[in-house]
Amino acid sequence: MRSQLARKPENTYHHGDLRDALIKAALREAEQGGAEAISIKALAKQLGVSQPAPYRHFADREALLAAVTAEAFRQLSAILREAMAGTSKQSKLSRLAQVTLDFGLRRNGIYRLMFASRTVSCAAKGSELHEATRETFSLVIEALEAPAVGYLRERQALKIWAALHGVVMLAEQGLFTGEAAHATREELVEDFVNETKAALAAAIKDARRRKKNGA
Amino acid sequence: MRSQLARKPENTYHHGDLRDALIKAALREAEQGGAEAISIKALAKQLGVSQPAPYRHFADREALLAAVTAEAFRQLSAILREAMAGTSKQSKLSRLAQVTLDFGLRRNGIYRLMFASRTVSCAAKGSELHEATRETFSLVIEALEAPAVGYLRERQALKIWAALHGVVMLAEQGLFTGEAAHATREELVEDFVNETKAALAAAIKDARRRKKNGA
DNA sequence: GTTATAAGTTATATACTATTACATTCGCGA
DNA sequence: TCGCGAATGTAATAGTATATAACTTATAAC
Repeated sequence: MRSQLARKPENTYHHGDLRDALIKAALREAEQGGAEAISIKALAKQLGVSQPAPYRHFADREALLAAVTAEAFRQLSAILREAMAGTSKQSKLSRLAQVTLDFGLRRNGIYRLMFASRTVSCAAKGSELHEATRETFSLVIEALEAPAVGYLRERQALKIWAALHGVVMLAEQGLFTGEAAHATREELVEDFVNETKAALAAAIKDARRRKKNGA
Repeated sequence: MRSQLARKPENTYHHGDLRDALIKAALREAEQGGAEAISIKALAKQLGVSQPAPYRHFADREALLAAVTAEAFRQLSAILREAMAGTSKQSKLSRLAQVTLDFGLRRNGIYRLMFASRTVSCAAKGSELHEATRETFSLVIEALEAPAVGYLRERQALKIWAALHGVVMLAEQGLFTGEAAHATREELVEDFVNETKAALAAAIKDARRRKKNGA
């Protein structure tokens, strides 16, 4: 098993770990240009193998994109986990939100691959990609640091997750740099975080009170 | 000026209104498959002209996409304006939110063209596309039905707009059909609408009180 | 009417996806 | 350790897309 980004050594027939090298190289390509920037031909050339070689590892371009997207979700999960791990003055949710925003803007091409392409919605239940997305979402629920009361957590997790992605989209679109944008992305994200905490606390309190009265 | 979707009549040399026909046909193609489904060659064939003919009207594929996206924004603006026009039990903001969600899901390919591609962020200030996006956003501000107090409206408009797009993204990704999704898209959107109304009212009240005290 | 220009045509260069048939290497069991 | 099958790579090629160049036809301005 050789280094994953390396070209095939000259005078050899086998690359060593072409599948992984393709995914890593494709991720690098997509960083700026998104899915469109991923070209099987170009990747093969980069890695020093023939053009059809990648097809030994991926049925077609879509399959490569799915694998790349799954890897991107795993990377995001790892980053989120790390950000949420240590202790900090900020809440876990706040840290998750900031990291997500940063990821969405700095690695926007990859971000679009993950949230704005049809790749994910086409992923079969149980597929590598599907599992990777569920894993990431479970971290959002974890970040709420709230007990499981019905599905209140899931609902608030969906809401903050949606809000975050919306901010990334509009930021990328340039709506925050215009003359009418007297609110920063970070301010909006913090607004959403605080509203989420308040809504969750209120909902849980309410649910418990109702349960008590019903008993 | 002929019908915009028609093929070129046989035995004629000029199409009549190829530019507009290209945009309309491209919109139809993008409805399902997004930008990837737009092929200049295929469009030319559909409209009965030669493959290079479209290049008389658009410098390259990107230019066509920009024009198509601008048209999509104008269509969304028209739909929003209509929805907000009449009287209804529901607030303007609520109607805008529902229409946006519906548009984002039913015409998802076009929606991705508008909000999830790099086309918009590459649009120059003052370009047709840039103006079309600003026009749409101004409708969001209008939907708040609130007086202009500083930039409070703009901030809340950005927030609800972001939240709406996030819901569309996650819905398209299948996060609402999973087992953990015991909240519907519509419920979440209504949540966001209500939070926006409350936040805006509170912010305006607060701003006026502070101004009064300061005077 | 003549003529400049807009708008279309054919032919062609280049790039990417994907398949088929063939070649090389690796690893495992006899 | 030899041999053989599976895995992995190559060469050749078909098909489709973007885009440009050189040429043709219609339109409209004068």
